[in-house]
Amino acid sequence: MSRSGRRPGWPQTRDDILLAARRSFGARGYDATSLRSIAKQADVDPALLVHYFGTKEALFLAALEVTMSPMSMFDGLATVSISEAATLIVRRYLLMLDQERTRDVMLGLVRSAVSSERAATMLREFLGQAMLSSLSPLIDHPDRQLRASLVAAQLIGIAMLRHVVKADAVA
Amino acid sequence: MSRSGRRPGWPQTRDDILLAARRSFGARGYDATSLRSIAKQADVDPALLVHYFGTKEALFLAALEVTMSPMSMFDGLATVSISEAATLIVRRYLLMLDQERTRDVMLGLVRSAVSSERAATMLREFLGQAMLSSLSPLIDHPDRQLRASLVAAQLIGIAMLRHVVKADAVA
DNA sequence: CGTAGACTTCAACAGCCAATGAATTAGGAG
DNA sequence: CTCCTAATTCATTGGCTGTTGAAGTCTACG
Repeated sequence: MSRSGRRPGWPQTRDDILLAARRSFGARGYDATSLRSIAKQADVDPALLVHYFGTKEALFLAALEVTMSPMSMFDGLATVSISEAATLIVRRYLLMLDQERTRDVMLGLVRSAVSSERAATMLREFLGQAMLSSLSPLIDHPDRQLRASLVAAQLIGIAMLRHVVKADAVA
Repeated sequence: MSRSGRRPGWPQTRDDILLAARRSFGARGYDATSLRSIAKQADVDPALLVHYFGTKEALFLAALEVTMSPMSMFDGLATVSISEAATLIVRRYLLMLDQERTRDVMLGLVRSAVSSERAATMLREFLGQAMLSSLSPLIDHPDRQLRASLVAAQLIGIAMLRHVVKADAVA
């Protein structure tokens, strides 16, 4: 009674779905993105999405799967001076916003956070664990947590201005 | 032949609707807010909202009616030094975020901008006209427009962190 | 082959949505 | 008191949503 039948495989359709999902969630956020629109973009039946991922929220989590390794933005900062660290962070951040994949993930997180408590929590954890804990130790000041928060605010604000409000000064 | 019949009046229900709308849009954004939920919050039939305002978008515009006089945030800054102006702006901004009415307007704008091109345009115009044009002249630097944008980014980021991501450091 | 199981689609459900248009209530002008 | 009209509600429409379950197609194994 050994197993027969077709082998699992990893159909490309699955990746197409994930790509379309990441783009849509990044462009319009969780609520404004429908399973049907993702399916159409991936040229696939809507039911296939739930067959693979079970639920819209699970697809969202899978699409934004934070393999974006946020920590990498803050690697090797402990050894350099505070001002060098600052320019490094900004440079890496802007680089991230220029790569489609990571940009979509970031924008999907930010866009969805405003209307979904779930996404807000994800973003909060991303900021909390990744940024504050690895950034605030660098700051030599009693208000370091507040100051790290302000840095985070600045970065988020930049993303908002650049890609949501679409302001002109993008240099 | 003067007109007869009941006079137009300005029923309080209309204000109740506007209040509920402003709160809902501010709390959840345009897309995530339904006419039905606003109506329930105002203890009124949903059809009444469209009777008064015609359409959901019109109600949105009426609720966030930018009588918020954004310019007032930047009054009388030309006469003071740059650093004094900075602290004044931040102080006024935080004050605004503490008053329910203006906070709801601001958050409604920001929350809705992420999923509605219409709201994004409103926010863009608010920022462009109010902030950049009255702020950048104050800055004595060739990159003044860029720097003013960064100030705007900082302020928006603060609003996001405080009320969307709900970070702890709020002082 | 033949068939099991992965892959994919079809049709349908129940629920919410914005919006429409007719019906009902009620208050002020004549 | 009688109407005219504004204020408010009710019932319905057409459309979109996420999700379900059954059916169909394909392929690799036995």
